Amino acid sequence: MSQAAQTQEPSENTPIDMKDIVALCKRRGFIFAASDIYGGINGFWDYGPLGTELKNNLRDYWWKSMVTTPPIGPDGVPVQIVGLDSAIIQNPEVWVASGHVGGFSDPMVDCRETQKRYRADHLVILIPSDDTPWIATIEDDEDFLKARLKKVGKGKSLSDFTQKNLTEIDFSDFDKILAPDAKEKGTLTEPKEFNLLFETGIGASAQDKVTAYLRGETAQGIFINYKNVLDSCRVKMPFGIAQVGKAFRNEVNPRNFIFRSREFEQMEMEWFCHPDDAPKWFEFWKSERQKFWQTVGLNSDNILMRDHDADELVFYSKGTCDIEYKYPFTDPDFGELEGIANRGDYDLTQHQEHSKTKLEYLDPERNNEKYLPHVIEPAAGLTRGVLALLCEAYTIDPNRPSGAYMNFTPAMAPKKAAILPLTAKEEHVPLAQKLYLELREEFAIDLDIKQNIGKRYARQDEIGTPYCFTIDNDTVADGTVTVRERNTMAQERIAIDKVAEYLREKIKG
RNA sequence: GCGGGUGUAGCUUAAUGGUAAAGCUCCAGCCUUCCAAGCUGGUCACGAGGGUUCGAUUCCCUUCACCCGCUCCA
Repeated sequence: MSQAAQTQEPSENTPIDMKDIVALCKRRGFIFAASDIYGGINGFWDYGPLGTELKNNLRDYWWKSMVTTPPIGPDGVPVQIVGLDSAIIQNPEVWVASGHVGGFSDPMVDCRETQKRYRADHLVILIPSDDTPWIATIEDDEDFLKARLKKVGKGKSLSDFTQKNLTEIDFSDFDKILAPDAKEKGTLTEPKEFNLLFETGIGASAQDKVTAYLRGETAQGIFINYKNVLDSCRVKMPFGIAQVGKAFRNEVNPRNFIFRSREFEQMEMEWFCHPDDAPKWFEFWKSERQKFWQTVGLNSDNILMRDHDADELVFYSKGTCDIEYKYPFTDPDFGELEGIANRGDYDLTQHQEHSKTKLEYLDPERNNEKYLPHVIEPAAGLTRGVLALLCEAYTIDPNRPSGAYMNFTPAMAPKKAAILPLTAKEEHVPLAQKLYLELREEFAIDLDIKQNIGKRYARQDEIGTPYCFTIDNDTVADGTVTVRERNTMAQERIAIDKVAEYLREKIKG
């Protein structure tokens, strides 16, 4: 253990305040509130110069690990995955088939007294024949209703009431309704529709506009191109299609910085395989995806592989595992980072029916068996990944002037190195400029000349630059530079012509 | 979406019914041979809109944004 760590324990048990991370992100140019100078807009964020670099690094590594050099499969052969970039706006029918439009835009009502919210179609209303309050309950099984009546029914029995769903009741009668758990009647608000998809109109003239939707996930773009890819790219079962891109959801309540925002970025891969093999591939991808997040720098203690319980599964899912991360705002609990789902043939079935296009696969390696492939979907949030990287990297250290530093892995760090002449004098600057011009061909690096060296180290600490190369009098004399390592603040000297090789090795990890 | 809280510069804080002060940061210059030193100068704020008033950052209303709790997250 280092001396510094003995005198003042850096961060291990200090609770990290999300506010400090948000402040650093703004101060150093990682993430800004969207439309900041207009007062902001809820649920949207702009990525600044460094945030963009960080996001691109994570995205590129994902693309590399999926498409460029995908993993070796269980049989020892590299798996086959191709890339895709589908349109954000598709035929609206796509979202009807996927279930995003129609079934999920249920009206909701709020109770002003208890502040609870209910789906309007989930509330059962018992209407008495006299002018006593109408009784609302959240379940319609008989025992539950009887128990509810025992409490508030004033001795009446179930047969004294007419039973209706809230959706069948006119809003003008809402003032007679006693909401669940409420003491006063008439506390329910007017039902409001929640459609999580952003609507837009196609067509320049207002009259002729056709309603379309911004995609709520990138996955559907893959499913609807499954046949195109199959017919054009010489892929065969099993194979995957990967896509990175923006998705949009009208979240009811954007919260927690970029964790839940209305515009976000996803990295999704749909793995198509024979139904019999789906469970095997589900386990394979669970393990691969876990490794991915560890490689980009997340501590395994902060990652949780959480299999969904049977009652938590969406009806079509044959198994779902969330990869969760311990964000500061969920700590000690975890929040979703990626979901890996065995979706069966649900999506292809839906699109086959709605589009009336056959999507079955004729498998020559299985005696020309015809089947709808099953799908394993590792769907990660790119912007959530960025948030996890930021949270993981944020390290409080009272021993250094910045008070905290960003402990990114060299591969993820927005800047790989900074070239710092010790002084702004003539003897140091030209050497620094020369090194900078050489290194920038290969690495994202900074050249910083102004101000004293301590301030410049502090700035690089805060943006998470792993290495600083300092040019001093010895550089002039013997051609060596100081390497200053971010986490330990330790220094060593290496030859100036070995700097590129040094960096290359460190980034490779 | 509901309830509560907050809103003066990038940050931390002042003052005031007569349009705002300071420290740090930041920028420029000087100085500086290794961790936010020093000197000089400079940029930058009353979240937005409306009302009351001769005059509003201050009082009132609305709105926006952020934080906390609930809800939601297909």
